[in-house]
Amino acid sequence: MQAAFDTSTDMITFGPQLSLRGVRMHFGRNAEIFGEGEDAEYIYRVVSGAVRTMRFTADGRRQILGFHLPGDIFGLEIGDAHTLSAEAVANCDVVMVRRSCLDKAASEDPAATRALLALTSEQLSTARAHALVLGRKGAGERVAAFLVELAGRFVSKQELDLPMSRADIADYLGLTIETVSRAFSEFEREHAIALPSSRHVVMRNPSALMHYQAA
Amino acid sequence: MQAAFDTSTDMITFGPQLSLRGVRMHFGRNAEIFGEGEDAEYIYRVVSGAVRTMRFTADGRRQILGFHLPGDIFGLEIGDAHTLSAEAVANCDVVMVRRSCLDKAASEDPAATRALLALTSEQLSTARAHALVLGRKGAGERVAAFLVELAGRFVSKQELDLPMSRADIADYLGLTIETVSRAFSEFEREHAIALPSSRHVVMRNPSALMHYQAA
DNA sequence: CTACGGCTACGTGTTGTTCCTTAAGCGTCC
DNA sequence: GGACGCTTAAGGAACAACACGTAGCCGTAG
Repeated sequence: MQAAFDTSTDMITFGPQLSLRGVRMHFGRNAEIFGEGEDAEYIYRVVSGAVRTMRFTADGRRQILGFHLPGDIFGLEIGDAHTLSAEAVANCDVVMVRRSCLDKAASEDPAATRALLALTSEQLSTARAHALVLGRKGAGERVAAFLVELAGRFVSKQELDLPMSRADIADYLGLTIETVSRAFSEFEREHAIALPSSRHVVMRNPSALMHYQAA
Repeated sequence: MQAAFDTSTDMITFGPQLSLRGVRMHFGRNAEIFGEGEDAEYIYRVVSGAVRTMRFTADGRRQILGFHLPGDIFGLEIGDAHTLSAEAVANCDVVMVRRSCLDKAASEDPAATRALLALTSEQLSTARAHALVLGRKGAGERVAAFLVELAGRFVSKQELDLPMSRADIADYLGLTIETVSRAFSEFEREHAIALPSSRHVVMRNPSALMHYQAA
């Protein structure tokens, strides 16, 4: 989902034919950007930092549905209300464009609607891949899949600076912090990765990770 | 996703403004309708019976992503290739419409593209709800959620005739057949459901199930 | 500036529970 | 009358829960 955007302009580019100017805003670590059920007044693009989108069970358990890195669009809804919540994982800058703006553009330009369709379709494919991980993979495989996926989205695919905590990773993968931590330790023991610090991952043997994830 | 279609005509209705005539076809139990990676030449609507869509891990583990009942549309892709596989759960009739037909209609009528967007968006929401179940719910909660979900899609919400096997349910919920079977037995013991036969479920105490699923 | 306490995040050992594995038996439908 | 689908039971493995120790980060006090 990351793309070759010029992150210095306050625009959201939906496709080759549609760019809309928005407002830039800053959110501090763990700040709520929008909540499930709220009016979906804006759509968002990450400029810097990282964002998590999530849903909750009635008794408060959290499932993180995705992490959004610079260039990624999130908060796109077709209905009136947000169907999930979004928070800043780390301090981040975000561009916001009014839904009314986007709806207007889409009603005037069929290509714009097609771009939205492509975007939604891509998110659907991502969600389905995630379901396979959650439903049919063991703990180690999930963490390996997470690292491989994230490495593919970062600029440098050799070293990752994780913006999110172990708790975030656990809630993304349907595990506990302890299990995630143990998986990291085991990958380090087997020289698949190095961990100079807990948030800094060096991909030492990516093919071993690829093999471990058993996709 | 089930709707008030007239299932006697060989049409797929995408929205208030778009209906396309297709070809009706029959698939026997467990027959493949399309496979992941194949050319997405058609889109499909269930007329009778039931269909499962799924993905596989490299070593053959299966994750069922959704069950499709009469009226439901499946196999809709934006790219060229199918990103998942589809099989008949039971003997079923399906209407197939050529992608080229749909693409032509969508390029002529912006409302058609909007209908496709709404459809894709709804599937995305369903997939995300499923991720919450897979990531953050225990075995009993998953089975309860499955029954509640399915009951909401059937015509009669009091009695369900399950078209799918315990193995299908297990692969949908990320469990084993034995665990699914035990959950059914426990719900019966607690008088939440009755099981006159293994595929016939009578909702005896729906609110108990609703409570058990802890959504 | 250093020292100290409080806070948060992370790692790891131990125990506990859930669910999977394996196996057997039973009913039902081709 | 097999083959298949479903249920049940016993044992084991994987992961969660709990507990504790440590490191880094702040603000404040000495």
